[in-house]
Amino acid sequence: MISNERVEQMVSRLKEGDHRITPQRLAIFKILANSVGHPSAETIYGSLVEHYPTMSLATVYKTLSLLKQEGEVLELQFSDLGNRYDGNKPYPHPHVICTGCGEIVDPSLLDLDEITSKMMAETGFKIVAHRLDFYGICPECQEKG
Amino acid sequence: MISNERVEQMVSRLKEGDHRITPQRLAIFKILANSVGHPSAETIYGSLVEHYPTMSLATVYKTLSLLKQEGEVLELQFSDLGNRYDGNKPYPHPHVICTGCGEIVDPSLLDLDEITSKMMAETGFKIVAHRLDFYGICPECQEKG
DNA sequence: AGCTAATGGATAATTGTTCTCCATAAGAAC
DNA sequence: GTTCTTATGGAGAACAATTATCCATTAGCT
Repeated sequence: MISNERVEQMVSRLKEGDHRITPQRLAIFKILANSVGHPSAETIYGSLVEHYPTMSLATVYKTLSLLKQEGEVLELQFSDLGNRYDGNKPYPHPHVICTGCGEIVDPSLLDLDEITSKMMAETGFKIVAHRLDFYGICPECQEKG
Repeated sequence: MISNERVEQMVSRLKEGDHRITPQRLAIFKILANSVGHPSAETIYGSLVEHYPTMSLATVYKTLSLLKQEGEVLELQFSDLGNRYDGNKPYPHPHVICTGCGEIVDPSLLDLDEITSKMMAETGFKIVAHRLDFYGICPECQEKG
């Protein structure tokens, strides 16, 4: 179940950009590539610190920033939940977010190319990305009341 | 050009909820109802403080929080730009955001009801809201290079 | 006009993220 | 393998946006 393809992709992308591959970065890549959820920086740090006792939150943030810059991770900004990161599909795609527990799931993809073109024609913007989030209550939270 | 309808709507909504109408709140309502952009809390505070020298940022935040709770303002969260508020259309609608200057414009509405239904069927979530943002460069920033 | 609970304002606290600084280690060159 | 150079990691400070605290004041009912 280990998605080495994504890890390899991240490694080669960093090398192309003349960045070094360190054990810390590699560990972060693996977590990003294999998490089905959308971890926060804190979550990533938390699952690393037991194996890398000297791991620092700053390192996690620095690495995430680097990956974002290289287009290898998608950052989902939330001013309340804290930002979340998707290393599996580092391109725009819809998310469904539970306002109860904060869970974020990936539904099937959706093609917004046509709508994007319309938006560009209407506004004159040169649109390069988008974000589509649906907010609701997940099945588990519905049961809990 | 003063949109008193929105202000009246906010006033009556607050009264229904047993909240008091104060001069400070009314001033914030007016700004929200008449701004074409999507002001931040800081921006609202800035345009109020000259007329209400004792106005406090905390009051702005408290009022925004109240309006949000009553469904009379739409909060757009950005962890980098800071949150922005839309008091004209307090329901989900698309936004086009310039990554250069931070400008946010409202394009024409878009009906996502059908897509929302599909998402609910696929994920089991009870979806109540959504957010659709397009990111790009506005015409002005394109010219500036 | 008087009463009472909600509100406003000043400031502290909190949270998530970024910066600073220097010792250390990655990776190229030999 | 060894050396060298420079990017990196780690600890903590700094920062910015937002929220909480506390009490005097005021809105709005009576």
